[in-house]
Amino acid sequence: MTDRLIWQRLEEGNYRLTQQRQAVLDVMKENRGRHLSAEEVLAEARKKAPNLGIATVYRTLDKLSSFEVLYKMVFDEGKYRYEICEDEHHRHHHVICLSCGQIIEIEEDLLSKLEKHLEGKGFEVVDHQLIIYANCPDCKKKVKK
Amino acid sequence: MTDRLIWQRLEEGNYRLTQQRQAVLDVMKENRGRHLSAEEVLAEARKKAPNLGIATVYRTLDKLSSFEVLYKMVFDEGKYRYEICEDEHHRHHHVICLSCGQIIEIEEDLLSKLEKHLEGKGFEVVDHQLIIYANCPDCKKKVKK
DNA sequence: CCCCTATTGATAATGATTATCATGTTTGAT
DNA sequence: ATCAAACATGATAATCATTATCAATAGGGG
Ligand SMILES: [Mn+2]
Ligand SMILES: [Mn+2]
Ligand SMILES: [Zn+2]
Ligand SMILES: [Zn+2]
Repeated sequence: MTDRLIWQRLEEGNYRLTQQRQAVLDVMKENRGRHLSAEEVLAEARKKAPNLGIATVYRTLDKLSSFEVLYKMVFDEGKYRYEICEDEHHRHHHVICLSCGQIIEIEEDLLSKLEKHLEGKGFEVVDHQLIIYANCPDCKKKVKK
Repeated sequence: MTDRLIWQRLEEGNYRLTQQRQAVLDVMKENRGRHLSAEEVLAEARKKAPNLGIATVYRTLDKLSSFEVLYKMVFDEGKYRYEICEDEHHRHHHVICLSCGQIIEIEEDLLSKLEKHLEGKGFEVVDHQLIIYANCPDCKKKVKK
């Protein structure tokens, strides 16, 4: 997601970029493609804004998600994770390795057929989330040995 | 999932069916296709076993999930939900209505192509979870008015 | 510089889940 | 049947992520 587009969305939302919010946003931009928890964001952002509190991190992550600058997602560990949006795309998909916990992304969108089917039945599809549980190639090899 | 198969799995796991566990399992069987939280299960199961404690409910739901008698799943409300497994199938898919919160199931499996692709790349696919966020036909009509 | 409002950080509160522990129940050997 | 060991239970405390509260602060427009 380009800085220009981010800026536009914050503008529309009347959202002032304070030092703290800037720090959080910068951390997210420096971690494109990663999926950070609030605590992880706090740890990184404190390098830029040492007194930053966890409450501000939560507030900022939620607000940025509501502006669709971030995705807020949940795997199955009982906590939320956040990632900076990339434009154009629908939410992309995640493969989680059951051995090493690594999260790998896939861009293929084979869901349009399914979504068309639902729209034919009167649904209005807004978004989707697909998680595939797998053993990644490395872990698959290790297990085989 | 047939009683016979459930029985077989508990057997394999050396899992004795106490009154409390039976109560929990019965609630799950009486609610095929629904997605219950631990508290919801507790409320129902207490009709059968009045002194049942929440700890036993959690213990039982987790154990039954580990035997693949139940699915343990997470949407994005910060809590787990459980549903009795149906055989044959891979995990099925869920549509959540963003207006009324209703959960609708879909059986179509259009993910095999994607999973084949991943297996070609060396992954071993174990399971997947697909959630589609939508407005259901009823809510779509209401919003339009 | 001053007022007003938005923002912040510390901390308390909440809600779901898990851990602990004393008590009760079942099992299987005698 | 008796008894010890293993298992299971319910109450309750502990934990963890998240949200709410609130007094102190910052900063922009006059
Ligand atoms: Mn991602
Ligand atoms: Mn289901
Ligand atoms: Zn791996
Ligand atoms: Zn609806």
